[in-house]
Amino acid sequence: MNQYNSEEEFLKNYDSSAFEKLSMTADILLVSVSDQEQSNYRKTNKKMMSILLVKRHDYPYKDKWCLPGGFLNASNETLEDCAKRVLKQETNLENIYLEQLYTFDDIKRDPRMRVVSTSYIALVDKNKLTNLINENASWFDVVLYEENKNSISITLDNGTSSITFKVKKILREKTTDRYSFEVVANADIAFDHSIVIVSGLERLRNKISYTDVVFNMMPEYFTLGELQQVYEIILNKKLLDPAFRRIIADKVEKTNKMRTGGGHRPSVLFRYKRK
Amino acid sequence: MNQYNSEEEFLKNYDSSAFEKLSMTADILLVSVSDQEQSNYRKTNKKMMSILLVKRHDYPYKDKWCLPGGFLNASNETLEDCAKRVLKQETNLENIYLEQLYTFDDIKRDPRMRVVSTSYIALVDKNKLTNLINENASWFDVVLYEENKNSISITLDNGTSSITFKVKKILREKTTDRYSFEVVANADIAFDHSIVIVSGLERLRNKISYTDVVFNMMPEYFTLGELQQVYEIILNKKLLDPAFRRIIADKVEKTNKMRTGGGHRPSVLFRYKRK
DNA sequence: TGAATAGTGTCTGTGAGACAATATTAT
DNA sequence: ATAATATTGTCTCACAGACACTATTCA
Repeated sequence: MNQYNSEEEFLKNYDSSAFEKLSMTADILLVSVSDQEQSNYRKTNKKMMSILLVKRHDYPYKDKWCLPGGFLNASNETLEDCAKRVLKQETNLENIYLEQLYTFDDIKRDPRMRVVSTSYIALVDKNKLTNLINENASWFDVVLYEENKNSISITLDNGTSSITFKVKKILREKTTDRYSFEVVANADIAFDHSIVIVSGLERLRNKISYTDVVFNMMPEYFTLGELQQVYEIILNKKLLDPAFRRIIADKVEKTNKMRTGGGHRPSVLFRYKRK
Repeated sequence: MNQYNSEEEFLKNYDSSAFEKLSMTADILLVSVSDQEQSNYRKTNKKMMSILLVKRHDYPYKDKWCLPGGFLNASNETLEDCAKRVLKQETNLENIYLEQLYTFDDIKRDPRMRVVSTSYIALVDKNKLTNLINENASWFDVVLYEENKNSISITLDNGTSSITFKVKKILREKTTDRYSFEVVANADIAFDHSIVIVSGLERLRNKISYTDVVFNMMPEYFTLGELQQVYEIILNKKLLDPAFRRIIADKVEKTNKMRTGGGHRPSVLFRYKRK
């Protein structure tokens, strides 16, 4: 058993070097929704989902794109602290929505050494962004295409370069619908970050229906049309106006502000209503 | 930038000691459903949810109960491998349902040193259990009581001792319904494992409605009454028979076997049907 | 005026909740 | 016969899907 008589005594004599240690990182999938200007003055701006990627300038994966992330400062930082620090550093953003996604730990996911990565998803209203971003970082518009129920192809575009990768859903259990992703084609994303991106977007798509996370990507005042567009982009499908309005009716409150100037009927500005 | 000309060259010269390292563990919430014998021969056995706990015989948290878990072998093991190894070691079980739950990483969660723990939930049909279990391990029946929407009290009983602890849901964001748990009262559970238990049971309760995970806790043949009981225990509420049967109708298939001998109408044995 | 979006009314079908009724056994 | 559970029928109500209709603006 144990030769010590109290926890204190035990701790004083504890030798932590007995266990093999490893490094951890926090990686962040920062998601936002951006406007695409329209030529026709009457048309509303199309919205696109976009994520932040950083170009690597060092080995490993030199010149590939990866999610913003950084090593955990093990002595005085939680993984969430670490994610916040990285986010602040790359985007100058603070106080944004951050949620733990999944811990990725393939033994060879980092060729340097064993690194376990806990990924976070962060949501932000793009209007809150200043220009103060790491020069190696860049927003990529996301186009998600489901070839079939199990095969997803994602194209990322930052205006300069376009990246496409493809993953497959793999059933992992006989007895249930638990699955994981497998990369089928990927030339430009570093590490296992293509999987992180797909998992994160899928998680977001699920959560949007039973939580209020969307409002983290909205400005304070928005029209129901804008809100609906954000839902449509994340769910990757059209919604019917009346049905949508019924569903979100008790999550928003009408204000006396209006959005005018669109060459068509003005729309009422709403605001998120907590329950 | 970088003085190397290829990834290979870089890796050969890489010094991994530049980063602070830490230890990781995998902890497992093993959940099952057990029968409680009834005195009246006509009555069906009541079912209870139960989880496996291990009594600690060393510091820290000497004599407290904790989830089965173990340190990650960083050089050649994934966290899931580690969870499987621990499970095999404690229960002699293999090939059971295992799913990553959450990564807990409070800086002081382990008083010895910084230890980040990734928790897994495992589901098993209790009939598959042999007696080959670590002598310090014990099954505890779970009684979950929701005082109100944000306050949950859990009582665990293994026939010999009874443990109760209480946690509160804490809203973490203004803008959304993201929350975490905070321990209000706990005298007998080691580490942050009380939080792991609550999170795990909550996750199970959510997943049971939109996945087929239940069938991992069922034997091959079961009656719809038994299946319904398992749902009721996990959801912690009564369900209406006809509604339940409608919902699971396309997940199960009738067999020509019957369960008889209960002093009442026999019931048809069903089997899980994959789609 | 007409192109474009904003916003509402309403019909229909599906499916959950509720309760009642019938079926079948071991003692 | 009776207690107990198994199984099915059916009514109602809420709500999502679908489509049509009205409202309002600005070049």
